[in-house]
Amino acid sequence: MARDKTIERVADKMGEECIGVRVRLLNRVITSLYDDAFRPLGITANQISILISMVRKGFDTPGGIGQFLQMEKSTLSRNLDRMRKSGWIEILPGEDGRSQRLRITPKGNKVVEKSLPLWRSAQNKAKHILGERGADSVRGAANYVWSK
Amino acid sequence: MARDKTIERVADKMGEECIGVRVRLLNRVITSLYDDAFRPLGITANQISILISMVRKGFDTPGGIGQFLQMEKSTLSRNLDRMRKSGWIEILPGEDGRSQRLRITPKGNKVVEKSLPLWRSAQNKAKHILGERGADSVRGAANYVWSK
DNA sequence: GGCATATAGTTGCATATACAACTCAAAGGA
DNA sequence: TCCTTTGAGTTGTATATGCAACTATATGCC
Repeated sequence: MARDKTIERVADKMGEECIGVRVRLLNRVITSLYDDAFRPLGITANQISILISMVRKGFDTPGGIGQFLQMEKSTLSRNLDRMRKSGWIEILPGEDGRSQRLRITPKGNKVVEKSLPLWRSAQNKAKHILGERGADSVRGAANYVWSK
Repeated sequence: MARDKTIERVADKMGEECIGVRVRLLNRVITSLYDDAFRPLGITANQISILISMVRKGFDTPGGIGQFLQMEKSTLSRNLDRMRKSGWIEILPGEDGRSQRLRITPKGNKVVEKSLPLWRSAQNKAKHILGERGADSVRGAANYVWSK
């Protein structure tokens, strides 16, 4: 009887198929493109995403943003706090004593506007790395999540 | 003349197309499935990925793993250190005075073997969330990166 | 040999992420 | 009214991530 190769079989199975390792790989590779692009503005890709979702979807509470971006409330809480410190947003008292109302500042507006050409550059690099098909695939998968 | 709507146009453009925000969304949603699944074993999805790549690809240096997983050397350095502290791997002196040689411990072997059924469960959930097409898309995009 | 450069990994710092446990406020029920 | 539950956000702790600057070793050139 040959020696135990359980570990190799397990590793092959998981290595060949695992979706998780692949989304993390894509996250590292792709996010760094956008972070690099936005660095001259002193803002991160993630923070731009939050501003964009506020403008585009009209979210003015952490709850709305968190649900849309599927971001855990404590994660978002700290992200928003950093954005407030950077001056992109204001955090005001909300309708009741628990909630908050978020508002983009003029400075936040300006950084979004300035980000567009940098975004285009990163977006083109992302398409180049993924191929048009790969890029469509990622959009398709994400839109599938959002459609639920 | 209507008021300035530059910000809305920018937000629409980026919000509708941006690949970066979508890979981060997928990363949050999908990675949490695997982390949840592996939690009873006291190991993270990321750490399992590193063990798997060591077994499957035969990597025994940080450099090899980092190149394959496209992980920055300092990120990997700390990940490996946590894995060493958890007892999954040993970090031994390498061929020359700079490099290291990594070795999976028996405990590391065991955790990989035990992870398979938990992985299957998470993998099924991921397929369910993404749909078969979305799952194939993610694999396709990642494999495209690896093929370069 | 000696100096410049390249390679491998570490450390300081900062952002991003999430679970668990917490505070505080609102809502609902008996 | 009081008490429990729910809702919104914060805080403690830990992992994951990467840039910049660093140490230490190896290599190449002269």
